[in-house]
Amino acid sequence: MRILVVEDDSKIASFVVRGLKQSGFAADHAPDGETGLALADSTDYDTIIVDVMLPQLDGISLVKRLRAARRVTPVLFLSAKSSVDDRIRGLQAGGDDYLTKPFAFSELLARVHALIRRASQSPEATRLACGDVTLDLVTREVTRAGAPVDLQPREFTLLAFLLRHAGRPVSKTMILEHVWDYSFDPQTNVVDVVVSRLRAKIDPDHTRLETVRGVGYVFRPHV
Amino acid sequence: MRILVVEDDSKIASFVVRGLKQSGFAADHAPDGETGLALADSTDYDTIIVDVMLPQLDGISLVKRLRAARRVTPVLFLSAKSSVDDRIRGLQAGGDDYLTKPFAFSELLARVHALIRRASQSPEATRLACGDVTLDLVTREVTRAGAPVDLQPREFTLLAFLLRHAGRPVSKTMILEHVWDYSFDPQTNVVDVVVSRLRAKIDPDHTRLETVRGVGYVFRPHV
DNA sequence: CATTCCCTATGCGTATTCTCGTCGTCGAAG
DNA sequence: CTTCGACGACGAGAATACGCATAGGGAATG
Repeated sequence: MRILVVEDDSKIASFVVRGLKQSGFAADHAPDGETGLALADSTDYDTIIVDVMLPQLDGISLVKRLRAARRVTPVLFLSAKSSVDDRIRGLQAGGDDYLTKPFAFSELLARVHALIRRASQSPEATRLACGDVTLDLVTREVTRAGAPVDLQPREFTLLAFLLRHAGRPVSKTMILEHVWDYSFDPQTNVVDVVVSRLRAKIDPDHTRLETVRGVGYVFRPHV
Repeated sequence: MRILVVEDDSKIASFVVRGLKQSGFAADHAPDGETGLALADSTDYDTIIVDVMLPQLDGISLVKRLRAARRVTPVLFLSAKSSVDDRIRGLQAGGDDYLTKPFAFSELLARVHALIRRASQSPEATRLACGDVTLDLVTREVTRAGAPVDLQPREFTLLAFLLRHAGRPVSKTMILEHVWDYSFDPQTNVVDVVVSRLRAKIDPDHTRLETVRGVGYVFRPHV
């Protein structure tokens, strides 16, 4: 699950992004409206959190333009003001929920979960599985053939990403972007290295995690 | 045990929330009806305390909509009026109990306990335990391997929070929010410090309270 | 006024992750 | 079928980030 946070106050932004990451989300941050719109337009987020007051392009306009572009990603507005008027303006612009600062993080989290649940029209999957490999996003437990496996954070995130796209090849560029937050290829082979370590732990016989030469990797549904 | 307090008067709200926390509950606060409904809908509370008079969405309507969504969480109404009429309207809307302002906190607490006991149809757990560690929320007694342990208030609250989520990792952000009531301060290491002291007292051999790097901590069910 | 409690700051130790280098493997072309 | 080039695998060491422990001072409490 990937979330975009468009917020100019760096304190709030880092607090929110950090909290989301600790809760198992991938979180991107845009410090102004233009950047936010560009990101929102080019990436498939599961939810976008937008401050109403923003430099360059305010939150309301941002969402209007996003909706004009037929983007239906759920939007949660953040605002310092709590007037009914503002709230209505936000919802009319195409927002799905509204939260007034200051807010408790758990409240933000609850609403994000609610938005995602509503958008996907099904209980949010906390558990990913493919073949005899399972991964629980909440307890962070991973098993292979019923036996628990101990993964490092990067390995965990990578496996989650692969399981989410099980059956379809994912490119290294995609992996770098979603697991490492790199937006361009920095001429590194980290992915290969972590894939290698991951294989040693969850795919010793090399039947699940396949290489797609010149592209990336696939997680195979069949053992 | 988790309780939601929907109350617009910030004085009363903070008074109630603080009291509940000191009594060992986890308490969330919503300042208006909409927020309250959103939270109630997305979180599993053990009891909800709702003021009847609220901005945006009054308490009665809130509970009606909650019940319409098949939520059976026990509801305790708070109200300035004490007329029999109001009381009846509240109970008809799906409330389980009714308390008139001003009220004594001890009375509120007694009713909350009663509601929870009734809902769970078993005496409420006043005692948390995990492995050989036990914690009594009422007497504030803590033991490890049968021997009593002396904890400072912060340590006690933290341990209660961890025990309540035993088996699942809790993020530092969550801990800061629920144990410290911080909304914005990622620039501190208090959590680490108190965890460290707590370990010295209840987990000298480091087998119970585990670190989840980059996230937070887990209390392990097995010693 | 004394005591308890709790936060801040710091340096250290270690888990984790990255870089680098070498070796192996795959696939296309001759 | 062989050869060559490119790409990937993987181990080892270095760099880094993160968490731990401790001390000291300040605030709250009685």
